[in-house]
Amino acid sequence: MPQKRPTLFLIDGSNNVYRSYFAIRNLTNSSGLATNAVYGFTQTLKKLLKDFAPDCIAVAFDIGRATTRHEAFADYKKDRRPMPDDLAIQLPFVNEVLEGFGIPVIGVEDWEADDLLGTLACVAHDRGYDVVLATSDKDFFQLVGDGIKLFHTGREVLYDAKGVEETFGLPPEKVVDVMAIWGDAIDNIPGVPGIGEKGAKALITEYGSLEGVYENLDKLKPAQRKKLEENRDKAFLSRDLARIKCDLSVESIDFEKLKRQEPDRARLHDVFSRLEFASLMQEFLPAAPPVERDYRIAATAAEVLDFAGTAAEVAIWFESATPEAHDDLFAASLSVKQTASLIVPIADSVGGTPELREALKTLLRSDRLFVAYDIKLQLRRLAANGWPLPKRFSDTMIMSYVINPGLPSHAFSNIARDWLKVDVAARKDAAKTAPLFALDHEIGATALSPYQQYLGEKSDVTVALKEMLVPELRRDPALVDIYDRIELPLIPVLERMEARGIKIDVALLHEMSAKMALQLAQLEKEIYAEAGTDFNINSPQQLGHILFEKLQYPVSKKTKGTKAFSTSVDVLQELASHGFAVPRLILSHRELHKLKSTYIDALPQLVTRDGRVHTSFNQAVAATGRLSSSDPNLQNIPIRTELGREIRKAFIAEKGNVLLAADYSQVELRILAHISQDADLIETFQRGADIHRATASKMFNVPEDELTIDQRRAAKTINFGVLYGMSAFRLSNELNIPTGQAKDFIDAYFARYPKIQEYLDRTLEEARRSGKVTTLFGRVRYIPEIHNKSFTVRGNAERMATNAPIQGTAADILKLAMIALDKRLDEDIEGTATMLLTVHDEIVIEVPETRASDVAGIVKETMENIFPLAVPLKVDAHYGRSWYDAKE
DNA sequence: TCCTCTGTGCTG
DNA sequence: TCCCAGCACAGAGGAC
Repeated sequence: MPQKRPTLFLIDGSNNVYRSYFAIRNLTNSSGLATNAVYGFTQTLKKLLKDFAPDCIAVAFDIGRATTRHEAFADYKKDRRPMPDDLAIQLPFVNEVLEGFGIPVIGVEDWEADDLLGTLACVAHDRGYDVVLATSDKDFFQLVGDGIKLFHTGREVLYDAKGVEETFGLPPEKVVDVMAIWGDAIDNIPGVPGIGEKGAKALITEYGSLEGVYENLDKLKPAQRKKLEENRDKAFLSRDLARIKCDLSVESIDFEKLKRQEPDRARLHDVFSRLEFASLMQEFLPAAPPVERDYRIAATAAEVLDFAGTAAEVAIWFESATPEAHDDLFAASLSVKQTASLIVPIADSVGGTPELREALKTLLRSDRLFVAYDIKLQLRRLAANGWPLPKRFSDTMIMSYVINPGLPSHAFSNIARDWLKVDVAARKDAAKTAPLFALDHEIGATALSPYQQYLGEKSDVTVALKEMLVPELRRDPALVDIYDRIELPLIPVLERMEARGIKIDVALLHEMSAKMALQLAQLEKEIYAEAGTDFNINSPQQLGHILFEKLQYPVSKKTKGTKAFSTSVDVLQELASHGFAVPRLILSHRELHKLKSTYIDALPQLVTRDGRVHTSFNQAVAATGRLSSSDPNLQNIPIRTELGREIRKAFIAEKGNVLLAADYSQVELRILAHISQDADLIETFQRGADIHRATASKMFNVPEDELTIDQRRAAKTINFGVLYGMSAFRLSNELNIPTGQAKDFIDAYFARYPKIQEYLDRTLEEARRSGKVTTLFGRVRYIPEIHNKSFTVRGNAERMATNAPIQGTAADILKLAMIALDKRLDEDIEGTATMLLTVHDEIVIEVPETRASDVAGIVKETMENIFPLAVPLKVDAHYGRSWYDAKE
């Protein structure tokens, strides 16, 4: 088998620094230092290393002033403008980044970097390397050939000789001949004045070379011939200037020294922190040195209490026998300093004793600060077992979330890897190799069982995380506030809501299910009859085949990913409107099946012995600061169609109680009014008017009481659209109007609400400058893609940037209201009214019927006054025996 | 059998 | 080029 040739990447330093400088605007750190070029350069570097994993890599820069070319042609580069100050100041940082990555910088006194790159490429190729030049300079096309490629760092395209021919129009060996005539303004290569790219390429294509052109002057048109004749010397000199030298002496270069090295993470972290590149700092956290871990198993109560000693902070982890259940405590692990944990058996089956359990309870009752990853889960397990709950606690999952909510996951293993560069054992892997109930067999053994390792890490790594995250959190005082005053106090509130659960009328759901089963069976029969065959209606693939291949309906849309036939609602509706029966029946089937499978049949299975379902509220998922709900998700129970809404009749209160639902009216638009300080928007909310009506009146110059339904509907769509950064295209679709008219509507909107436009501009500016946006309370969201060169990706980032402060502020306000409400219900209603659910702008409370009216008043009052804005916050509160009935 | 991806659709 | 933030179901296909 032939051995693979090693790859060498040669980066054109100046070219890439300049390109980054011009590609990214408005990027500075907080002291005003421009950081655009070094940021772009770093991103390019990272991408090269990741995508190509070269064996060897080097960067070439110019050093010195006089060059062989200066001697050859006095004008060479004389007009080149000096490097801008705010670029020059970034060069030392570029060097630091390169040093951090362990990438050597090559420069030879008095050599053009171009010639150096050319020579290195040729020599390396001769010595057996596959070479890739990383540059966006088209001059380098001339070097491309067998074993030498060009990676265009602007276009992110890899060119071989064939690629050059396709994009340049001529093969690599003709590039210098073209440049001889065309010239290059940037490098001050004169070329033949009056003949440009098109003419030069046509001439060389026709006559093969510069010599060929001059041998055939008589065949050219007089004007062109004259230009060529008068500039013969210039043309040949230009070709010499354009030709990159490959034959300089490079004895001093040792290719072995260009081998790719491990990055110096600490070094990179340091330079990125000075540049304030938050996401890169995160990515290049210094690696922790490998350590010996001391994970012991406690046999006596004294051991437990001695281990905790007088430590003010103890990291804890309580393990259940099954991860989903909470009431079967199995073992615990404790840690007070990194690398050491104590594993304490709890269940009798693993050697737990009343004495050991009592020691743990004594510890929990103390005034220490208890640190955990996901303390809500810990509280839930302790409460479910009737154990004491810690009075003071802290949570590393929540810290990680507050510091950077946009991470794809804040799972324990992920934040351990991200922040500590540690790979922790997963529960399922640990349990696989050592049976859960074999813990006691390991006592006294020298080697740790995988399960012990797993348990020990849970508290040990939590200590390490806390030591890493607390200083990180303190870098931004606003984040400390978000953590201390919003997220942390919310934890026990959410824990009680989860533990309490909401009562489900299982019999009602069974009844609905049976009815729907009949309807679905009937629909299926009709669909098969109309289609002429049986097939799986729930399979988009099979349905697409039936509709668009068998029945030959017109295809209007393909799916995004796999370009299959789309069978989405709008496609089916369009077909149904043409009178086709199958799509009409499928639509009914879809709706029924969705409701039945996702809600009506799923919910009863999740009801526990108490007749209630207990969702999990996840506090570290949504990048904007919102909560999410899962197992089951109670934040997407249908409401928009009557049939779907019926499902809410199954969410009921205990006998003698009612459900009270209180929701913020148009909270996001009110926040927009506050943040933008738009006088008209503020005025509308202050006088309590219909916001969509008021908007329509302004947009269309029609009195509020003379508006058509369509005008109000258009205004409503735009009001919501502006929160999401809606395009004219989308608006035209939504309202079924031409794009031009949609554009006019949007223009009219911003003309009437100029401060909203200002808010959007200001927020984007902030995102571009600092890479992040913040809510009214200072919660951050990083927008790393704001400088992405893809229109789609950047557009998405821009919409996130403008939406996140609004949606996030609403989340902050709701969380504050929940904390305050929990306290007031406890104090004023003696805890007989309990919060059950929250759905982004709504809070659902279960309350004795006799107190419903009082509580409605308290809830409204608390929510409306939680934080003063420039406009009033308005809350609608209604109650009834079911969630369905808790409406006006 | 389990896991992941894709398409679809429910909520604010 | 196509609207922010989530979660779950069902089908399909590959890994084990």
